[in-house]
Amino acid sequence: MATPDIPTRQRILDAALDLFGNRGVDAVSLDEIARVVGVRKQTVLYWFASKDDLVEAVLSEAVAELLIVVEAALRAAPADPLARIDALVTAVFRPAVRRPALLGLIGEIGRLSVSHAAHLAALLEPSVDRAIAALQAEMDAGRIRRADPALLAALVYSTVTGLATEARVLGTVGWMPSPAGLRTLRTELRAFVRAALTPV
Amino acid sequence: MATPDIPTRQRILDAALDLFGNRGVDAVSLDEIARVVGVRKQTVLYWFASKDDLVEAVLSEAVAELLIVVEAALRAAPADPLARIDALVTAVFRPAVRRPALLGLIGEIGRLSVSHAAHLAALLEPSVDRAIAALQAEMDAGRIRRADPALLAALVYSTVTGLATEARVLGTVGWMPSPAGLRTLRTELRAFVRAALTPV
DNA sequence: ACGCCTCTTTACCAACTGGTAGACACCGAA
DNA sequence: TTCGGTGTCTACCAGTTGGTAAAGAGGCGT
Repeated sequence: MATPDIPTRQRILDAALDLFGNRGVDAVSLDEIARVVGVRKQTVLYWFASKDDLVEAVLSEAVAELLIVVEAALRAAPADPLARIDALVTAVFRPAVRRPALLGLIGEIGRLSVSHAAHLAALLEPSVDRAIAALQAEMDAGRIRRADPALLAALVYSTVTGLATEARVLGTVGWMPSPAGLRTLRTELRAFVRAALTPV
Repeated sequence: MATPDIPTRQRILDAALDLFGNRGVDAVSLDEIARVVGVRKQTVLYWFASKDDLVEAVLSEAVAELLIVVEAALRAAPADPLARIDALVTAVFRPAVRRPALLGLIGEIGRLSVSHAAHLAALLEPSVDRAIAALQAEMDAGRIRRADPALLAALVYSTVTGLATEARVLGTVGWMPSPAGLRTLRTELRAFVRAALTPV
């Protein structure tokens, strides 16, 4: 019926990603997901043996989706580290606006069960490690401000995702994200991160 | 029995703040709060007519507690804007580490019901407005980097609280927050924000 | 025609949710 | 001694939760 030709399993994943990311895993019931998909709860439980299984699958998909975008942007970006950061911020910004649930879900890591948090951390680890190594190399070359590279990565990450969350909140309270407003938001975010990383 | 002499109402507020902030409002039941306090659920409902009432009271207390710390730190800080930002970051950092639920709760604003979110926003608004005005004044004086003051405030805010959340997550995954590690974390955070605000 | 496999359904269930009604114990004032 | 208020309790309740059991429904090869 709704969204034909897309297999049920994928439709469940999509709906769950949006609902989990926007309202939190705990606040969304299997019944609600099923209703959105247009199916019964037991069909959800047929494709995913338990809610935990579904959460894990959704997390994996969200991370994969996000990493694809980021890696592609970085591959196409120039060599200058600050320009690469710009590209990264821009790349993350697009899905953050177009599909806020994506970052919202990853930002929910603190509220997930320990095993889910560990799973998510494991998925993100390789990319994080690569980012830290790159930061270290650029520091050694004097092209970005010298600091603890792991903490610097965490700071950039928390600034970007934190602001994405913030934007969602402002939306809730009634802030209209006009295209122009979003553009200045992105510009400010880039300038902020760039200033924070520029060597003295 | 437990924690004697502190009135029941206050013990409920304290327990609820920790539980709500660490695991989210939805994930915590009145029964669980009551169990932690050492009382029955109906006693909780005697002091707070509904869970909504309790949430609202907890939010008010958390904001008040945080604002007291911040305002005191700012009153004692020197006039130089970057030094004031340093003081603010340090002031927020202490409760973020000692009682992570405090910032966690405020960070949960995006998941709260609209009325709760509005209530929280109203509580924070005066301080936020003052911060924005101060940033604007310092920009005009050329003492910090020129940018949209409201967005700059949001960025500083999301960086600090985002990192606080991040620290909580790292703790969950197994990162031991040693005193030395926390000190370097605070130092890096201050350097990051300072670098992001320093005029070109 | 048959059985088999994949998918979705109906029918339940025990545990838990926030919340109501009312009883019980205690205490200080009249 | 009685009375009224305060605080906590037991007993319930209707609705929702994640999950089980089992019964179709439809297609496909034999």
